[in-house]
Formats: sequence, C-alpha cells, structure tokens
Amino acid sequence: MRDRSAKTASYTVDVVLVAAMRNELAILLVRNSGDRERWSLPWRSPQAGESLDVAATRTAQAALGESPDWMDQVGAFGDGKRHPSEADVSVAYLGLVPHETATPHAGYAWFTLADLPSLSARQRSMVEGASRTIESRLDQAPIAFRLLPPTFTLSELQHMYELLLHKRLHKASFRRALQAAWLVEPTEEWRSEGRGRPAQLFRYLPKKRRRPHRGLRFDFLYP
Amino acid sequence: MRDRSAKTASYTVDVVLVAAMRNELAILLVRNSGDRERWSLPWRSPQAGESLDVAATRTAQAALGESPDWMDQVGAFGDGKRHPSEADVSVAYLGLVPHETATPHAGYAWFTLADLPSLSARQRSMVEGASRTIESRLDQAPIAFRLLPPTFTLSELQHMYELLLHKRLHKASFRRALQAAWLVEPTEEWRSEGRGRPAQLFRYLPKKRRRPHRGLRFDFLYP
DNA sequence: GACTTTAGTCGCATAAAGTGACTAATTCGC
DNA sequence: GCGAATTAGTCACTTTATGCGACTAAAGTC
Repeated sequence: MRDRSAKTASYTVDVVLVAAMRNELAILLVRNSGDRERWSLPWRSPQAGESLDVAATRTAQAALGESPDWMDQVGAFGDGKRHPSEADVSVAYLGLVPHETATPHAGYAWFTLADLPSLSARQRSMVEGASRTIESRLDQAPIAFRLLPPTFTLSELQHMYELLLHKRLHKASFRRALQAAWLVEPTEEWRSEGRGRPAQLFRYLPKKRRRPHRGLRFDFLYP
Repeated sequence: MRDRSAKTASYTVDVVLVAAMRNELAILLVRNSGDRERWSLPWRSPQAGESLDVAATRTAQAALGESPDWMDQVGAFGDGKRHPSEADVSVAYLGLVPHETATPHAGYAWFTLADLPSLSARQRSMVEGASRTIESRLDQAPIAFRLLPPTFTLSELQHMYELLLHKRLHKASFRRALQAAWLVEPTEEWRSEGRGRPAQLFRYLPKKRRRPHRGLRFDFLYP
C-alpha cells in the first residue's frame, strides 16, 4: 500500500475482509493513497521472508487493529493486469470478522456487496472468488459462527445461513440439521428482543469440545 | 525450469499432473537439471504478460505434448522457502490426464502417490493441496471422467471413485446415484474383459447435452 | 383479555441412502 | 458339455434424512 514506484514488488497479498451488517454482507475497503476518490481492497507487498499467511494477517491488522477470527486463501489472481500495484500476481485471502470487531481504522470503510464502488478488474475477481470460497466451505468450516458474536439465537444463526446461501430455510429442518451436526450448545441465557417469545442463546461447539456420543442426541430437559 | 541464477524470478507456476495407473493415482515429475538424482514438479517462471492459466498450460504441454483435459488452480504456496527455484511464491495447478495421453516426454516420469521420491517442502504441500482439491471438487466437476478414457464401464467408473474417495462404494447405490445425476449415457458397445459377464460401455454426458427431463429417468429398454 | 409477533416443537409424508440377495452372461476346469 | 467361478447388472426391503404444515409457548400491543 506504499511505494508503488518500486519495481521489486512482483506480487501482493490482498485481503477480502467480510462482515455481516444489517442483514447484508459487507467488505472492507481502503481509500487509495493516490486518487482519494477511489477505493481498493487492503493489500501489501510482503517483505522478504514474510510468509503469505503472515502478510495477510498483518494486512488485516493494519485495517482493523486485530486479526480476523478466520482466514483462508482464496487463490492467486494474475490474469487482469489492473491492480493498484504494479504486481503481476496477487494472492487473495478471505477473512471473517464478527460484527463487534468491525470498527475499522481511519481511511477504511465497510461497503455492502450490493453497493460496492468500482474496483480494479483483478480485485473484482477476488471479491467474486471470496464469495465462492464462502459458499463452498460453508458446510465444512464454521463460517457462519465467525460472522456472529460468541452467543446468538438460533434465529440469528438461521438468518446468517440464509444470507450466505442466498435462500430461505425451513425453521424445523434447520434446527434438526443443527442437532444432528452437534454444532451448537445451549447456554443458560435467554434474550428478549422486543415482542415475541424470548429466544435461548447458543454458542458454537468446536469439534474438540464435542462430548463423545453415539449418534443419538438427547434433549435437555427443563422440569 | 531454466536460468535458476536469475534473481528476477519472483514467483513460479507449478503443475501437479495426475493420472490413474494400475488402480493408483500417479503424478508426473521431472528430473532436476542440476542434481540429476532428484525430481521435482514441472514448473515455470512466467514470462512478462503471461497469465497464470497460460503458464500452467504451457508447463503441462512441455511435459506431455498436449494440454490436460482439465486444469484448476490449487492455490499459492509461499511458506516453505524450499523450492527448486529461488522464488518466494509458487502458484500450483492441478491437471488431470487420461491414461492414454499419459506418455511423458524425455526426462519426465510418473510416480504413484505412495511411492514418491523426496520433493522440496513447498512442492510436497502442493501435492497435498492437489489431493484436497480433487476430493473437494469431486462432486461438482467431472474429475473422475477426466481420468478415464472417453468410454468406460460402470465398474471402472466406480473403481475410479473409490480410488479418489479412499473408500469402498456399494454397487447398487453407486448406480442409483449415477442415474439420478444424469452423468452418463450408455453406448451401444459392450466389452468382454476376460471372464465374467460383458459390461456395457458408457460415456460422460456433459451438462449441455443432457436432454430435458422432469426428474424421472426412464430406463432404456432393449426388446 | 384478545391479537400479534417471535420462538420452539411435533408428526406425518415423501425422498434418499444403505444393504443383501437375486438374475444374467461370460470363462475355466474337467 | 456342464458345473463352478467370476463379473455385470437389478430388485426389494430397511433405515435415514428431508420437506413442510400445524401446533404450543411466551412475550408485547392495544
């Protein structure tokens, strides 16, 4: 994001930081240092000896102050020559940011996917690739949970999945599938959100913490 | 694969060419130009203006004379510094080669996955990444068909899936799922392979050629 | 206190997956 | 020639999973 005249920068690491705001996905952009009217994905020319993963994490930290809860490589992009840098190739990373952490540093701002400013051709491909990565990993990685706060209601979780999958889900089926997958565990807390019955709060149950069981899930009874 | 002293080579494109031989997966390696005892994945420093996809295709053509039936990017690898080149980053591609086409040029040879010579750390990660790519795309892309000749028996197809999935499949379930997916169509040919009942030959039915139907598959009747 | 709104559950109907047993067509051994 | 062995292909039954409507529960609104 600096020193664009140096010809040594032959590749960059760009990050697509995603958060969910107001029932829409948003990504973080940074104001260009040259043309202040234009925006781009945060990027970095890795220093000597700096691995790709570390470069991606540092780029995210420069934007948000802390590193995302989850990062994964999207791929290398080099076909469109247009990029804020002179680099031939850029390696894109996807990072997921829960809504709380989502306060960006100065110069950075969130844009919803539907309302993105114009980006370089290469960075547009990266955003598309990041969307595909989200969709393809949705059922293997805890993507929805990394976009939510640590505890959440099942309705919030369902809405997040609906947002990520671009389709409506049936409530009963969704909860049954959740039970079968042992993905969440209930907390003791309930939340009353305006009108309607209060909802129980749940938390993500990482694979390591899942108690041994043999396929059958017993309901918790509250006598 | 040339000019390893030039410091301008800041990234490479490496290809993992995969074929199925004798019920095992094999990948194509090239003898190192320096140390003739060592092998590596075919790689290339892209020329100016050469896109990643084109560089990968050319690397495969240099090895086999023709381009693979299917190629896809695996990702960018840059954490382990060890690579036959001096490059900081290498972009890996997966290419699938049907068994017939699998005659390599001089200096290249097939090695089964179980019997690989020692590779650089980075290239070992690439081979692992390519395996994961195969497994993850198996049900979206026609991977099994690209490793088989144009016509094949359903038993051959099932064995290919078993090889790629690392698990045994039940014959009746496999065929039922094939029918539901409209992936293959029967030819008029049959093949008698030693003893046992002859098997009908099938061919892959690309999505474009699938005739319109409404969910129900009618069996072909041979009166 | 009736009505609306959101949470959470139940139960049935249908679809899909797992599996063993069956029939079919060929070669091999004698 | 004929039965055993071998591979291909199908059937029928059972078990699971999914789709979905209808129900109960607990809050706020008027």
